[in-house]
Amino acid sequence: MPLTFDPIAEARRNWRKNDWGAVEAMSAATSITRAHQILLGRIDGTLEPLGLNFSRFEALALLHFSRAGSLPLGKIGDRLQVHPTSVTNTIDRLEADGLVIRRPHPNDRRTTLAELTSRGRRRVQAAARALAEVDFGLDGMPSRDLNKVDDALTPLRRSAGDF
Amino acid sequence: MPLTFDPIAEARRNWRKNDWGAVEAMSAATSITRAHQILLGRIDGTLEPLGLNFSRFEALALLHFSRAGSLPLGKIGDRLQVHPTSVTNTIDRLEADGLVIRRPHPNDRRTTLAELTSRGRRRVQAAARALAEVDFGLDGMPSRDLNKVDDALTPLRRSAGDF
DNA sequence: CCTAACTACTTGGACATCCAACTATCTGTT
DNA sequence: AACAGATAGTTGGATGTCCAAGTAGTTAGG
Repeated sequence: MPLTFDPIAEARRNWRKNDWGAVEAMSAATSITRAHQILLGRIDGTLEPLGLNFSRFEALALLHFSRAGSLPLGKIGDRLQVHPTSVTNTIDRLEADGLVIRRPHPNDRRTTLAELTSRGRRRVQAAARALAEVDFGLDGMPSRDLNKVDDALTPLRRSAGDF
Repeated sequence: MPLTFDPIAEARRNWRKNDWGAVEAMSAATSITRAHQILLGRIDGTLEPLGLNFSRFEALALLHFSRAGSLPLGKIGDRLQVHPTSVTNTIDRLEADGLVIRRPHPNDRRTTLAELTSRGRRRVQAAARALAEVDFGLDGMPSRDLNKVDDALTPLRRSAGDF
C-alpha cells in the first residue's frame, strides 16, 4: 500500500532537522536509487516473457549493433561497465538459450567471442520493440524531463571515468 | 580503462540507425541505471569501513529518525520500498553487529520491532557524517543539477505508487 | 629465446534481492 | 463464538553481482 507522503521529502526534513548536511545530494542519490529500482522492475517485467532480463538484453543489443555480430567477452564488459564475472554469467545464460554461441578468437587464443545466432537476432529485435512499447518504463514522463535527467547525469558518468 | 567515447551517446546513435524508437527513454533509463551503479559503489565504499552498506544505513537512519528508536519490520520495508525478506536479512545483519535488537510488539504478537541500540545510534551518526563528507558520491555535481534530477524523477516515483 | 609481467576468461565463495510457501496471529462477518 | 481471509515475519530456492584466486595464453626486456 502506497504511503500518504513522499518518503524522500520526509527524509529531507529529517536530515535538515538533524543537521546531517548534504541534503540535496542525499535526496538526489535516494531518488536515483529508487528510480533505478522502479525502472529495472518494469524493464525486467517487460523482458521476462521473452526469457531476457536487462543485462542479457544489453549484451544482445551490443552484439546486434556490432559489425560482425560478435564481440570478445571482455569488450562487452567494458561497454556495459560490468565485472568480467557477470559477463561470463550473462553469456552462459544466453548461450544456454541458443541466442549466442561462444567462438574462439582467430588470432588470440585467450579471447572468446560471443556471436549472435539468428535466433538471438530475432529475439533482440522483439525485445527492443517490447521495450520501446512501454517507453522503457518511463511512459508518462515528458521528453523534456528525460533530457534533463540525461544531461544532469552526464557529468557524473564522466567523473566516474566512463568516457 | 576508460572508453574514448560516451557509451550512451553511442547507444542513442545505434537505436536511431536501427529505428528502434523511444530513444530518449532508452537513454534516460540507461543513464539512471549507470548513475545508480556509480553511486552505489561510492556509497557502499564509504560505508564499508563502518561495517555498513546503503541498505543497512537506510534502515538505521529510519530508526534514528523515529520517535521511539524502534519500528516494526514491515514498516521499515514499506518506507524503504524493499521486500519483506530483504528487511529480515538487513535486520539480521544489524542485529548480529549489535546495532539493533529485535523486540516483540507489545500489542500484536505477529509483529517484531527493530530497536536501535546506543551502539547503533552512534554508528548511524558516524555513517551520516561520512556520507555527507563525500556528498553521497555526487561531489562535483552542482546543486542545480541535483535539484533537476530530483524534480524530474518525482513524477516517476509517483507513477509507481510510492506516495 | 626465456622468463616475468600482463591479459582473458572461468571458478568458487560471499552477499543482496526477489518469489513462493509456511507458521503464527489477528480481524471482520456471520 | 467461529471461521475465512488478511497480515507479519521467516525460510528455502533462484538469480545476479562482485571479489579473490586460478588457468591459459601473450608480450616485452634482458
